[in-house]
Amino acid sequence: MFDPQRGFVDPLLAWHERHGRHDLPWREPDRTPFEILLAEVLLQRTTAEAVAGAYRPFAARYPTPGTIAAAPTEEIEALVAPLGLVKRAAYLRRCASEILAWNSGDVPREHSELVNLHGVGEYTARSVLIHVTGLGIAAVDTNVKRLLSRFFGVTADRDRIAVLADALAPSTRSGDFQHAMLDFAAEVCTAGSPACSSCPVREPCASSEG
DNA sequence: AAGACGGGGAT
DNA sequence: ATCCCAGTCTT
Repeated sequence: MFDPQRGFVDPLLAWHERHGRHDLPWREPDRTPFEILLAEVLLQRTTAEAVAGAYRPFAARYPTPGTIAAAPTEEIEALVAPLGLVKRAAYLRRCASEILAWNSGDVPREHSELVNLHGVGEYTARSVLIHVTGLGIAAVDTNVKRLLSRFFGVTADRDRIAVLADALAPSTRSGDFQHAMLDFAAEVCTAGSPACSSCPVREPCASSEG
């Protein structure tokens, strides 16, 4: 009987300790909940490498909801422009205003409140919960969907994958596990030409190329 | 249930 | 030339 803890979760955590992208600026331990939320929005459909080059000035200029809510939209747009999806500038400004108006400037810690923020959907809300509160759940993005679909040999929509991902997520270290899945999918279990020959979970993987 | 948003890197 | 990227909002 396959044990997902020993056969998947533990190997991914071990891989992450050694090969994870530990230098990404939004993963620095003293990042505030709002700085984490900023990063998650900038990362929507955008490579971590691209966001890494734009994040520090962005977070430095808008460290709080108040600072970005008071900024001209065109100024925010200029900082988002190199990343594409420039509408996120307006989303962020409106989101910051909502956090000010509805929660006194504190990033909500409840899923139901997070998903009501403009520009915050299921993935971003879960990411904030994982990295801010340490809640033992997972967030399904394109990387996690691909990784779990391949490894478990299932063709399922995001909601079905999310049930599986939540079941795998450890009750502690859920942030490390989330990062492990993201980094592993981005560097080994890639969309095109996955590096199966050097994959630490090749043997149990349903889609292994041998 | 589709379409729009989007620049930049990889193939 | 085409695909892909820590998705979400709007028809």
